[in-house]
Amino acid sequence: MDKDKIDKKDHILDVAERVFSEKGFDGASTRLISGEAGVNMAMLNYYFGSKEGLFLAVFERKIASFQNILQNLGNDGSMKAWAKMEQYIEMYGDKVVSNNCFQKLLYQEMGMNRRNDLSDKLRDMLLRNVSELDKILQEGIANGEFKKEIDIPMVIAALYGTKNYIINTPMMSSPLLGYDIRDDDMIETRLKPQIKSFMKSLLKAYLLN
Amino acid sequence: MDKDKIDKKDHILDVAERVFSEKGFDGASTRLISGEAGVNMAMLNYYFGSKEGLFLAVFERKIASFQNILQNLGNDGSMKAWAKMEQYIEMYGDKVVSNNCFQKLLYQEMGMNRRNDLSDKLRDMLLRNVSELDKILQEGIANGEFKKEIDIPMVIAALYGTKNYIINTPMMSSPLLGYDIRDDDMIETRLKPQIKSFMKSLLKAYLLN
DNA sequence: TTACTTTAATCAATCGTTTGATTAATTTTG
DNA sequence: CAAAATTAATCAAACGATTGATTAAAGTAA
Repeated sequence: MDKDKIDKKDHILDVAERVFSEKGFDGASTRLISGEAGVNMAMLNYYFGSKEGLFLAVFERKIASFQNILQNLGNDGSMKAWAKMEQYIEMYGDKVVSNNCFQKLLYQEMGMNRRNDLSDKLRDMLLRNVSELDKILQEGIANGEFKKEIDIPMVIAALYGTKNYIINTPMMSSPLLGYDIRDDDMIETRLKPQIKSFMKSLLKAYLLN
Repeated sequence: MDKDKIDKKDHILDVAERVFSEKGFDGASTRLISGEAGVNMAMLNYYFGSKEGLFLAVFERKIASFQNILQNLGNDGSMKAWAKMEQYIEMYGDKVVSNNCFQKLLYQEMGMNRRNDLSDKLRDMLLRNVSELDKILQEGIANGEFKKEIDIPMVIAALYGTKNYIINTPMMSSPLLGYDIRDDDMIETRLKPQIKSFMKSLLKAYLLN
């Protein structure tokens, strides 16, 4: 069945996403990925052409799902800038912290400054999200809600960076926060609320007049 | 001369530090490292035993230099907590942003959750630095300088995370900030002051009563 | 059958490491 | 002192293992 094929490809992508994020691109061998996925090694090349093709497919599957998430937020004229910020933080906290496996992989790949199509695609995707945030902040300054001397790029870096630090270095953040970040239940019940609450308080204090 | 031997080992470590940070542990082949360092491949094993030994040596050289930097700061009773915070931000901005090559390597390694001695060593080293910051924040709360409801672990994550985000993903932060992060001159003249100024403003707004 | 999947076997390339030989420097010996 | 012996440093070449990729044959379903 066609459905089976898609499910199997998706299963491979799931496994590949995890293994890549754990070991990095170079550290994750095709034998390990195919082994953990329970398929023959040649299937990876059959389905995705090459290891790099598989790597790319992992990203492209996600990129599509990230596309239209942050729309219709910067364009809502009736909403105040700070309300939009809070909504952004909520969405960001929910959507992004859940997909921490992919986020790790994403920023790991961005860290390596490989010069290829993938890097450019990823950068453009992330910059699109960033520009939504930028729009909100500019609007807030323009209408007097936010202080006019705020450093917009740094605010963005703080928001994304704080989350990345916690997600990407659980070995550090777990003892820091006092609970295990690698536990999905802890992420849901403790980390998400804590991140959201903190980011709101932090930015409220810094941004608002 | 003995000095020549030390200099050559140090040269290899310099090159290895850069190549590892650019390509990651798996991506950096011993052939590439030895080639860029201008030494024979066998010298790496001769001096450092193995590739992992070389990797470890890169870290151990730095760990020593990071050891006694943040001392005598949390212990100065005459200084107010906020003044300590400002001093910490100054030192952190100066010392750490300059060594961005090593910082990248450091957090890249922390991200991979390899279970070995190195990971534990690195975590302990970083947690020592963190604890200094923690001490200052607790002191600030205790003497009423800081709000009592501040989230200490998140403040720490924000401080470290913001810097890491900028340093580790120059492909993102450069278009965001509007200048090239990979340019050492730009780091010195623009990035350092901007990070310091922002972190002070941000934390001042969040922490102080 | 025919077309699509899946498999085991195998490929050349590259990996980290080791080797034996050679040179340079240092120490020991007479 | 000079000659001999020992140690340290460096090199090209090759090692076995593993990498990503390919092949041809076997299996499966319509």
